[in-house]
Amino acid sequence: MKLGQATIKDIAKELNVSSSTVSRALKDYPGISDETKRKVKELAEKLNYRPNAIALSLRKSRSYTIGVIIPEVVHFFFSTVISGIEEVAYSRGYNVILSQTNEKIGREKSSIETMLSNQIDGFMVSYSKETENFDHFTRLLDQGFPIIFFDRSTDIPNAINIMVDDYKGAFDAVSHLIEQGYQKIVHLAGPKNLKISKERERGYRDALKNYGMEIQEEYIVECPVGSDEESKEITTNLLTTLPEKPDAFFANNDMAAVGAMAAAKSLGFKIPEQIGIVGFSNWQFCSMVDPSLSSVSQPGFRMGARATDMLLDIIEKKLDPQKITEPITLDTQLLIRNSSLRIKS
Amino acid sequence: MKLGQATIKDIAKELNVSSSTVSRALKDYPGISDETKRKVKELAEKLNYRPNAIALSLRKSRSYTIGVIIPEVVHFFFSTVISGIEEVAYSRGYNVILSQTNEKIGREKSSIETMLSNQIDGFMVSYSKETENFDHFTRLLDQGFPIIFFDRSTDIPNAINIMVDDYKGAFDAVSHLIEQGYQKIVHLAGPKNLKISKERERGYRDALKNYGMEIQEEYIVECPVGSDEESKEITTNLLTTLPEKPDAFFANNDMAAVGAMAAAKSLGFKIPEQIGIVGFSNWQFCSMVDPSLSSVSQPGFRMGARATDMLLDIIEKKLDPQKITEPITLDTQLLIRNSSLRIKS
DNA sequence: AATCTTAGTGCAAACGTTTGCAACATCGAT
DNA sequence: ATCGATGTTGCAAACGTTTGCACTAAGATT
Repeated sequence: MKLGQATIKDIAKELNVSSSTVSRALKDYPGISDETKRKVKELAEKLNYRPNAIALSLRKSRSYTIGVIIPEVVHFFFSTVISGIEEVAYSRGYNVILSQTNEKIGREKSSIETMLSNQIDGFMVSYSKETENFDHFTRLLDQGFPIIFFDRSTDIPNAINIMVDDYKGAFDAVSHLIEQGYQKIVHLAGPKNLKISKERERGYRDALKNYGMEIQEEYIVECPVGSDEESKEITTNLLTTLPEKPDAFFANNDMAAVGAMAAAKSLGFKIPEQIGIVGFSNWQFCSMVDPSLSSVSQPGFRMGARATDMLLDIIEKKLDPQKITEPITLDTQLLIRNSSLRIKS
Repeated sequence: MKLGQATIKDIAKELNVSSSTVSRALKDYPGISDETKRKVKELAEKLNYRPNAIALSLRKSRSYTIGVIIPEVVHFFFSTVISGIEEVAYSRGYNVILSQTNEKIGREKSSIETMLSNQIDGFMVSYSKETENFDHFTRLLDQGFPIIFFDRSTDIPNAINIMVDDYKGAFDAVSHLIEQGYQKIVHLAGPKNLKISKERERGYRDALKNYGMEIQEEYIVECPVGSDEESKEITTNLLTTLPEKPDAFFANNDMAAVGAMAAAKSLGFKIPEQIGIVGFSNWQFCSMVDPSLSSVSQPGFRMGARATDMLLDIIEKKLDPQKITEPITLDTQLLIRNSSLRIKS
């Protein structure tokens, strides 16, 4: 006995019928006698028959697999997105093949190539920080290949983007800080070439404007890496050198927020009394740090699930991608914790 | 023009040669004239030919894809393992298909089924907490199907296990606590059916023994869920009701450690002066909490990379699985931070 | 008795590749 | 001339399915 799985042919031979009959019997096609169906199914069960998805893919030119391209799995947000994708894909009978780019465009391109070789039915993409030219995507889109961009959206015409409402999340966060009486709010911004960073900065600016406050450009500081060390250094610097000391930080991400928190604490500032802090993404550790960190939570799971549902609808022609002209935005939620709550109501 | 990719047949037709010739030309088989090779390659380039991996899989009964089964992506440790897996698989020309069980055995079994349908070449498995019967694995192993168990190891004979040295990690952690002068060390243990939990507990016990300390069974408390809330509740309880109050906690995982930290802090204990805490896994947040959390770091990336290398070696027959009789253990590293360091040297 | 339905089944092609074998032409050596 | 060797190519089968079409045998209808 070799390792090989039982095939339709094996069943056919054993039962002295043709492969076609077996195939049809297994699928309950009309026009096969109940007797035959019974025998086929029994034997299939007995031989532990398992359809060969590869053969099926070849025949149907469909692989029932979607490709997911993300920067890094270790980012909490992306791992929640993956869960959402997985969940929906799985329940609708699709497989997920995964590739991380590690923020490298080379990896992005070659992953796309291998996935295409594998006759993937569609893509879910969050492109790398290095990606500035989108030809490798537009080529595919022009052929009508299903792609959905999530979190990091593009300006490609006809592309479907799904993202969280970064603008509103930032707007809410900063408004909250203002309402808590903070006056000199620094924005620890993200890499400028990502749309999400720009949107968050826009939310910051508009919130200030909305409250009639002046925007000071030196209060907007880019943290390209986004690590806590980087931010700790930057904020320490700000807190010791700026003539008008900031009294709050709105960070583009939670790591940066934690860095700011560490800096403020080690300089002897009280949080939230003297300095308020709000982060972005609501990583797990937000509730674990001391004081607990207020943050804007992004619905990663929902985003993954929603995007996958759309992608599969497009793949299965239940949805015409042309119909989707607006980017889809999901609501964020500001979670107020102790790092920014100095007015106890 | 339809969406379809160019195939070997297309090239063959255009050049008036046979598919065989094209196939061989593309692969630089000997016995094809340089002239033909040139023409074929040129046209392939021009048509943007991309081999159909599905057809190849069918032909070769090999999919160049490995299946990864893990409990949850959102666990930091697992996400680092995935990175390791991905890295190696990618560089050796394999795809990774991923499935999370969410700790459910049903999902585990059905994921395995679909992956097998997809003619996966091998499995990397970290089984679910619910898994107590391993028949669905032994069946495959008996057929000679390549499987490697990582992190959560099994007792299945002939199975290949790769894990971190949980015993030593725990031993080191507890020894460190003792050396710091802590006397009444509680172990917040993990689910009893996981070998990793047992090993960590064993390390705890042996460290105490090694220092001639008595083991008190009421100091070993199971935290089945492993969340910070659960542990906070449990430790609060311990700290308020036990006749002899514990002065240190060695937790089976970092979340539980953070829960203990929160409990101790809110009861007014000073860390590390009055209470010492050490966690396990070295999640990102360890350095971010206050005081920073000592923890045993597990080499997730290395584990993923190493395991994948072995799996692919087995798949490619470069390695005989029979030869591997001992489980492979990777060294852990105790990272001492402020939560357990009260003797400044 | 001749024709028409109908139920049940099988044939063969197709999906895109690879590969053992055979076929052919050309050329040099006998 | 004949034989072998050599270089180049094509044929056809195979991997496991699905599916349009054709076929058979039986029963129903005239």
